[in-house]
Amino acid sequence: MKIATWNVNSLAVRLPQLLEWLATTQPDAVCLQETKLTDDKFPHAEIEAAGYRAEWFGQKTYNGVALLSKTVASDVVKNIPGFDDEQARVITGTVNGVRLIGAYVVNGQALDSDKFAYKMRWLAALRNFVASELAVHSNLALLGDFNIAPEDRDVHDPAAWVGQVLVSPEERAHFVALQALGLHDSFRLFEQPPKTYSWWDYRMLGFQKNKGLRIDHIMVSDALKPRVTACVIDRAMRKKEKPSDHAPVWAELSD
DNA sequence: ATGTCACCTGGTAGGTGA
Repeated sequence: MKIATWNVNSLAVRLPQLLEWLATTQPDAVCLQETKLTDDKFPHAEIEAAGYRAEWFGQKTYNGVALLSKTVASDVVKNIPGFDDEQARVITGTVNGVRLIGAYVVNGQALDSDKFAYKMRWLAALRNFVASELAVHSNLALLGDFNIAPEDRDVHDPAAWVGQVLVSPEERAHFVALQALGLHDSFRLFEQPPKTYSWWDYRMLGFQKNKGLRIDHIMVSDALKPRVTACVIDRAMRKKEKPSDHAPVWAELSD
C-alpha cells in the first residue's frame, strides 16, 4: 500500500499535474493540502474518472484538504473535533485498515505574530486528536504539510533561518511531542541523500539553488513502522512547468 | 532582505498569504 501527501497550492491550477502524478505514481491513498477551493468547486468528477474516491473539505481562497483513495475511505472526520476552527485544515479517514490523518499545519508567519500563537494552539489540539485516534486505531499515519523542519539537517541554511517560523525550538518541540505519542518520521527510517527537501520558496531561485526545507512528512505509528519499506520525496514534480512549491512525499507499506 | 505564485477585490492595480 502506497500512501502519499502533497501540498498542491491550488487544486484548480494543479489538477492536470495531480492527474498525471496519480497515473504514474499510483498511490493507494493521498492527502492533499491547500486545495483553496470551496466544496462546490472540488473537481470530484475528474478525480473519480482517474480511479479515485475523494473526500474533501475546503473553504474560499485559503487552506482546504482532501483525501483521495482507490478504495472508499470510512469514518471520515473533518478538522479537529472539539477545536473550534474557521480554517479547513484536517481530513481523516480509514483506508485499507489504516487510519490516515491528513493535516495542513498552520504556517505561523512570524514568531511574534498572532498567527504563531494560533499555530501553537492548533498543534496542541492536533496532538490531543492524534492521541485519541491512536487509542482506537493502532495502524495510523499522520501525514501532510507540517510547516515544521524537524532538525537542522532538514534546512538548507540553518543559520540563515534562525528566528524564523518553520524551524523554531517551539515548533520543533511540537514535532517531538508527536514522536512521543509513538509516531515515527518515515523519511528517517531509511538512508537518505543529504540536502533532501520537500519545499522550496518560489522566490530567489529557491529550487534551482536547492534552498529548501523538509516540512512535508509521513509519520507512522508503532504498529505501522515495521511495515514501511520506503519513503521518497518526489522532486520531479517540482521541475514541471507551473509546479507547486511543494513536492509530493510517499511511503510504501507492506501488506 | 524578498527576485514568485495564487487568490481576492475591484478594476485593469494593490493587498494578503505562503
